[in-house]
Amino acid sequence: MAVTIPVGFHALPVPIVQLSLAAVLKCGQSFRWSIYPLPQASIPSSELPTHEYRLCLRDRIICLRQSTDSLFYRSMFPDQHVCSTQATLREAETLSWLKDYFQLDIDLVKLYDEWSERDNVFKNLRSRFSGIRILRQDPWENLVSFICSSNNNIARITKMVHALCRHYSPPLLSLRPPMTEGASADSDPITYHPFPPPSALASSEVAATLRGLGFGYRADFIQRTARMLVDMPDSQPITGQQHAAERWLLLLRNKPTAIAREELLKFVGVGRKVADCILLMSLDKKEVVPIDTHVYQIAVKHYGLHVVTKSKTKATMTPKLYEEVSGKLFDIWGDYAGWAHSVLFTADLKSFSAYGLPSTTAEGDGIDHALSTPTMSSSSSPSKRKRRGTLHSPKELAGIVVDIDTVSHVIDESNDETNMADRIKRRRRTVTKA
DNA sequence: CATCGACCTATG
DNA sequence: ATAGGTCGAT
Repeated sequence: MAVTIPVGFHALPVPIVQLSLAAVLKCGQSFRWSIYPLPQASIPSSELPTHEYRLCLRDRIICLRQSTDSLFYRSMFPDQHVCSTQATLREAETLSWLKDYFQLDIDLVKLYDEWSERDNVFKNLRSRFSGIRILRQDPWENLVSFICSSNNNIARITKMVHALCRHYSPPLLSLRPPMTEGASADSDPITYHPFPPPSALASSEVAATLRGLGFGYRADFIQRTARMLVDMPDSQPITGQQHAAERWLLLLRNKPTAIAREELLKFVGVGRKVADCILLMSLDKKEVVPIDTHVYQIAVKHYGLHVVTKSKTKATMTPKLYEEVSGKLFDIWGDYAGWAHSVLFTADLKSFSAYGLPSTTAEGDGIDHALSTPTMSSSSSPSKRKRRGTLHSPKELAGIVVDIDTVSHVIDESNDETNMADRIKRRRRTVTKA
């Protein structure tokens, strides 16, 4: 059958199982994409895009649509009428940005296969939550966005980030939203702003302004972090480059995970969880599994992790507990554990059904609905991972109790140190043996 | 070191 | 009380 390309768009062959825009752009990785519903044909067809997604990226607006097997893209500029060679160059830039941002060289289906083999919990979810991958974001935007994320929800983080851009970076251009079916009066144009550079947020009065914009206590963190970055010796403005401070963050991509994390933790408002999000989402540390209350709940519910705490009410996320939960999930999922984590996290987002995704029926939360009876993985593939601990009886391990009758993923009790290098070595051994 | 209270604000 | 926590003081 004929493939229809929306007017003005280019087509890139990307199966929806490799990338689901509807899931990825709204699951709390980037908070800056705008989403517009498209008019639907009288005969509904799954082949036709249902939404358009837009992002203001420095000098241009990226517009995306998606069908089952194609990604459609176009870019809009303030000066739309330029010579054809210039236009061609711009399209090439946009295309290469897309490949980088969505990391299209990574075969997500292959990863889903590997995770399914390692983990039955994942296996039972994969069909409902396909196409969920980690974006390769800009580190500076990622840093600021996730400083906003503490004690916060996606809806409000999104509002805050948009307010930040509106207030601290000049408008690039205004566009009408995609044509709506009513064809009645066109909607008002929307003004798009790029993400502001560190220098725009570094002065001390910014904190008060951000508070006024509803940032709460995060306002000071953002301003002080921007200040720190601008003041770094290595990030003094270079001629012609206004945002040289951002380069410093980008350099962390070349450093080992532990070093990069150490650097990130120096910024105010950046604790372990936020640092790990940045490592995973913009610094290429694909193995990092950030642990928030949400992911922790998933680990407890579906991976049989129990914690013994003195306070009867709730387990506080101590550094030790964080390490163990994160490490355990890494052991389950392997080198791309951070990517796997995002699938589970997205699957469990309650707000998901509100975005019209074909995920769950009614408002059942994703994972619970898909997995009323958790089944553990290595029961089906015991050779993949070595069991530790005594069978047939619950065992207490450094504050964590794992019931071995129902759980196959056991925390290593051999030492207190659970660094990634050790885990990788250990995994190499077990893999080469098998 | 683990633990605790404070911190902004908007929802259930 | 909780939302994808972090900071500073015991």
